[in-house]
Amino acid sequence: MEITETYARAHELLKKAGLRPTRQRLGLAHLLFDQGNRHVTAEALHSEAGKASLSVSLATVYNTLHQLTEAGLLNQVNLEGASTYFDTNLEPHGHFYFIDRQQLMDVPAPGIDKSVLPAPPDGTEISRVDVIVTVRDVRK
Amino acid sequence: MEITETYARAHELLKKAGLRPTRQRLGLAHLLFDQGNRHVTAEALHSEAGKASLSVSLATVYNTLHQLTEAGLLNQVNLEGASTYFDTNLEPHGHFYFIDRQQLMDVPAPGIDKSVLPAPPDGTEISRVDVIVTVRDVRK
DNA sequence: ATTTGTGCAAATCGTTTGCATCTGA
DNA sequence: TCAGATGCAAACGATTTGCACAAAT
Repeated sequence: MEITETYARAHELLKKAGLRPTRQRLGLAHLLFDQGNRHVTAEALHSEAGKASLSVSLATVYNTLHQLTEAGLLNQVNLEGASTYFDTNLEPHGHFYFIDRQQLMDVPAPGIDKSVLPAPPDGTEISRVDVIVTVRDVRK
Repeated sequence: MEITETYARAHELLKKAGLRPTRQRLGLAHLLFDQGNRHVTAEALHSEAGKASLSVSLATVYNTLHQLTEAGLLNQVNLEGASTYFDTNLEPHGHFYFIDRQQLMDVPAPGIDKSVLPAPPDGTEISRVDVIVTVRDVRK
């Protein structure tokens, strides 16, 4: 079959990451990268894969998400209580976290970057900066 | 017994929080608030309590930390991989997270407050802002 | 006396791992 | 061929919960 076209982008990204383009990884990369910026949990992606008739185990979803993260194709976002999200947006940015809906939204210009931050102690360097603005529904 | 003096501050804080000054809570509050700003995990506090001959179960440590957090006496800090930290510093501030040592350090004046941040969508309000600067040892 | 807190152990949840089996280059 | 990938189920670690007992008002 000519899945070639549909998965071209996914295939290329996997290649760039040095990961074998297996059926599972192609499918997952397609779900992740062929529909604009996304915030997904492993659970959510796994269930999406199921709906798309892609047979993958949850363990493999976790593996793949981590491999893509390590390859710099995803960002990991850690939240209180909720499970870990993976973000396809690679630009430096922050997040609104809607705690009532457990949903994430990018904050384009969080006004916080290395320039506002004190230098870290000698012998260390900044690895990443996470800005999470937790937001809740206004209670009347 | 005259634990009164030693625990005066802890007692007062618990009262303010509307929590019964039980032996466990007094002891934990004492450990938390009577030695300057601290960053502790539930595990760490539990083991500290043990060393201080305060008999408390881990479950009670968790309960107490959450109650104090709810009362606004502690801030919760969520980190990737590691367990949750509780911070006695109530001023708005960020954190350096030394990932190699799993240690936290306050980032004093990062110029981070609601004023730099975009307003959240209508019907929602900012509940908290977390700035975590992950720092790693420089590898040569 | 009543309410609230505590300890324990079992349960839960997200995530990881071990290992036998498959699959892509 | 055969290193690398996958699936399953069991293991995990942090946290929570249910419930009988104990302590504070």
